[in-house]
Amino acid sequence: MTGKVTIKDVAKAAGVSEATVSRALSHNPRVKRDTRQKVQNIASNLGYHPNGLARSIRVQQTHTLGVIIPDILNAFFTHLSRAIEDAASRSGYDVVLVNTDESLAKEASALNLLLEKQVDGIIITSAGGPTDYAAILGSTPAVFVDRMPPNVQDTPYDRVLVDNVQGTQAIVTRLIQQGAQRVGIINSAVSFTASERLTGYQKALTAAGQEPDAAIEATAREDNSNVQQMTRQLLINQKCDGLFVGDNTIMEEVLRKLPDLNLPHLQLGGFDDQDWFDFLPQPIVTAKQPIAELGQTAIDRLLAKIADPDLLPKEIRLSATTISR
Amino acid sequence: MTGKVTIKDVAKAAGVSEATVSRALSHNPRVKRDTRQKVQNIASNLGYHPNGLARSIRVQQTHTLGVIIPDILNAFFTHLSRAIEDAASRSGYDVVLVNTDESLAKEASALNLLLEKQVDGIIITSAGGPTDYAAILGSTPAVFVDRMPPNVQDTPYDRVLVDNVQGTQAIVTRLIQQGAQRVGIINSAVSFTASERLTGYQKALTAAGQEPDAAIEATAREDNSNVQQMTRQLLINQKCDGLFVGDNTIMEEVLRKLPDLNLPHLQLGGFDDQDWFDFLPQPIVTAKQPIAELGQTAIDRLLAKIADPDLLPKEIRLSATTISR
DNA sequence: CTGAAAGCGCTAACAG
DNA sequence: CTGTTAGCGCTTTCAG
Repeated sequence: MTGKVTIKDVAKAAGVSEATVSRALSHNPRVKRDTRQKVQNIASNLGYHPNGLARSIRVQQTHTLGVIIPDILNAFFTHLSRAIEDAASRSGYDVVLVNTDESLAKEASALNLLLEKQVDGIIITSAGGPTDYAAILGSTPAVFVDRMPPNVQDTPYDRVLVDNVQGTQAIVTRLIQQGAQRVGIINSAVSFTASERLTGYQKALTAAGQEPDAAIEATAREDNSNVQQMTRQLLINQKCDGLFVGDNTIMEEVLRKLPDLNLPHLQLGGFDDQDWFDFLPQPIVTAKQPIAELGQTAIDRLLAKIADPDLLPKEIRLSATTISR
Repeated sequence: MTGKVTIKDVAKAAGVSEATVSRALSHNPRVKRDTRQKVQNIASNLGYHPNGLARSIRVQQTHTLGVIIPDILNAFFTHLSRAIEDAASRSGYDVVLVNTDESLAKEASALNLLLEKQVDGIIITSAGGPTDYAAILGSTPAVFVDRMPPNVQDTPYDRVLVDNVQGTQAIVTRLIQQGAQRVGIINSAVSFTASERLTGYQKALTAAGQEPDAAIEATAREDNSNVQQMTRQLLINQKCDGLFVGDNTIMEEVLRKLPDLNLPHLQLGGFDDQDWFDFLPQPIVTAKQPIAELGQTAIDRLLAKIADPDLLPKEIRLSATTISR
């Protein structure tokens, strides 16, 4: 904890009461110009930094928001947390970010940590468990972003989500239009987004008069250790000439395998866009998520809920954009 | 702020004193098994979460460390902050991370924020200004990582740095060994690392019997907006057949320009490694920084300093690894 | 315009 | 083994 210069020291040095120091430093108008000046000078000379904990405990709010993210190394979440921070900062809120590594246990302790830090609200990208959020959160406002846990339908929380069905359908449809006859899928292990993306994939096939085929619907392990082998399975054994990839981490593994397979006419598509896809040798079509809007909307809803706890929960869907390279 | 169930509520419901609740919940041995059980049950039934602010203010430490990072979207810093978090978490510390966007003003408010949050210590990747850290930090321990501000030499802070000179020299030497006759440099705008990397570059040239030439030493703008043009300048106008690039963000712009220039025999090298360099069509040699060690070492030093404020400051240099693709 | 005093929620003596 | 009390640093009535 920092050096011990407190409001009391400043008060003593300035020859005024603690109350006056407090007022002077918080730009309270009911204090003489001179007094304010003197107090401010002395405070900065002494290197006084108000103790935010003491303040928060007194005013019963921290002006801090908690953010729970499953994997900060995943570029999508890096950008999402940045978007959330920017949006929060625009509204004058600080942010404490916690990683869960997709682990329910870590998510639970993250939640506890944030609650103990008395954050004014929490933004959660859920690790997907059947956690009883309402029981843990109590009266702390929260909004779910990107992923919705299974039982959250009837809970009092907002959800800010991407339209995974539409986004996936658009991409798979594009692959088919570009000539793919048989499009496989390597989906992610994350239940919420994966099931929506699978639906989008199947709708695209059906709309094109094709029959979904379980033999070319694969699911990656959480650590993606089986992706390269699945890529071969779908593209060689199953003779797919199109492939939809469930997220950017899986895509990286697929790209790692492709050169071995030498398939110049493969139609490749996937969720999540990355700048460096510009440098890839093969064409690729991606669903770029509206990350900035996701962050801003989540913050807007959370702050609204903090301001008015009776606000009714909403589910908001934002659309992904299809990008062809 | 969270629902208002406090230690007092638990005490009342359990028919004991607040002190006993506190003891029971903090596994203090001096409390009867039965009482502890009862208290724990009641606490969890009530959905009690201890108020960490109140606790911290009382015990005069937060068990939280602050981390100041210039750009969380830069992959190097994403990984560095993750490494720091992991190391901190291993020692039971929480982390609050703040972005500065390389702005001195934002760095100043980040520092203030962390100080007001009463963090036990701070890890700083400096935006590079002449900030008087000692004046701001007071007695809060801090360590500098990756970059050292100009005036920190004689201040009481540890520095954990990469050996930029050696790392750069190794790469440029490699480029020359591979046949480059004239190696240019596009350096970053960050003064600390840039000047060290320039030194390494020049040492490599000199060691190879070449004369450094200011005409092929370029510096990128902070937003890299002039990098593509510089790439052309060095590779076409100045006829460089080798190029050293100061960091990964600049490298991305260089890579964006290269296809236009059609230089199949270019010897390309740069600081910072990225996984996706695997997918590049041309060869590239990079300096991979020891990020995990950087984070762990910084945390080790910081915790040591927290434990013993009289610890003498040290400067630690870690080596980068040369990777050829 | 300023001061005195109370109290936010918690833990650490000190008693018992 | 448990209760009483004081106090961490701050803001906010309530008086003046």
